[in-house]
Amino acid sequence: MTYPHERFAVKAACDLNEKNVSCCPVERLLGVVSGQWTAYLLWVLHQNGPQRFGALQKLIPGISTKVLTERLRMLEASGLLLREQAATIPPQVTYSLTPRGLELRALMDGLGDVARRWDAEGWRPPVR
Amino acid sequence: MTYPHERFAVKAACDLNEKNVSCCPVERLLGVVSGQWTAYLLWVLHQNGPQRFGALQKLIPGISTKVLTERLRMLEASGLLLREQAATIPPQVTYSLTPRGLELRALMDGLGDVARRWDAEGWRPPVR
DNA sequence: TAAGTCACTTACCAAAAGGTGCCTACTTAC
DNA sequence: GTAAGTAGGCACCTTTTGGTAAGTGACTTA
Repeated sequence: MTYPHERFAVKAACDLNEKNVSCCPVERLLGVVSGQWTAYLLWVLHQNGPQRFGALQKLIPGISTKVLTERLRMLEASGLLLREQAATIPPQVTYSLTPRGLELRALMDGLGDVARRWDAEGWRPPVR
Repeated sequence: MTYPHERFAVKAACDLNEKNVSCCPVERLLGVVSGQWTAYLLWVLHQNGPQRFGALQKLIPGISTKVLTERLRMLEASGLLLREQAATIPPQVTYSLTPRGLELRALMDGLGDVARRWDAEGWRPPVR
C-alpha cells in the first residue's frame, strides 16, 4: 500500500542505501544509520521519546525540512521508525521507534557515554 | 541534564556555532565517525587489529585510495588512529587504533552484534 | 633496462547531497 | 477576512563528495 506522503523521498531513501544491497551485515547496518543526521536523529528519539515533526526540527538545530523528511522516510522504510498521523487539522504526525529501533538502545547509550566522556576531557574533532 | 535543547544558553550556543563546530557532544562525535566508510573502517580495525594501507583496501572492497586516505588522515587528526611509517623501500605504513580509538570497543562490538542479529533475521535496508 | 612495489598526491570531472523559497490543505483564533 | 499553525512537496541552484587516471620516489627484481 502506498501512502500519499511516500511519493517524495522514498526514492531518496533508497538512494541512500543503493550501495549496501549486497555487503557484510555491519556495512549494511551502517549504510542505514551512518548518513548525516541519521544517527543523531535516532539518538534524539532514544533520549526524548516519540516526537512530532516540528519538535524534531527544534531538537536538531540546523537540519532542513528536506533532509529531516528524507531521513524520517528512510528510517521508516528501514523498519526503525513508526509514523503515525492523526487526522486532525492541522495534522499531527508523530514519529516513534519501532521495537527494532529500540534494539539500538544499548548502542545509543554507549554513544552518549563516550561522547560525554570525551567532551569532558576536552576532545575536539579536527578543524577541516 | 539533557542535551542540547533544554537550556537557552545551550541552544544559543548551538545557533552561534559555525556549522563544522557542533556544540552537542554526541553530534560532535558523530560528525567524526558517521561519514561514509568511516565507522566501517574503525570496525575493521577493531576486528583485525593494526593494518597496512594495502590491507585496508582489501578489507574494505569498493573504497577508493582517495577516500581511504582522507578517512585515515581525518581519524588520525582526531586522535583515534596512529600512523606509523617504516623508512623502508617501498615504504610500509601501518595504521592502528590509539587508546582513544580503543575506547570505541564496546560500541563496535555492539554494532557487530546488532548487525549480525538483524542479518540473521533477514532484515534488509529499503531497496527501490 | 624495464618493470614492479607501496603509499600515496594531484587534477579533473560527474554525481549526489543539501539549502532555499514558494506552495498546499484546513481550521481556529484574532 | 486574514493570519497562524502543521507537515510537508517541489523546483531550482550551489556545494560537496567521490571516482578515475595519471604521476611520484627510490629501490629491488627479472
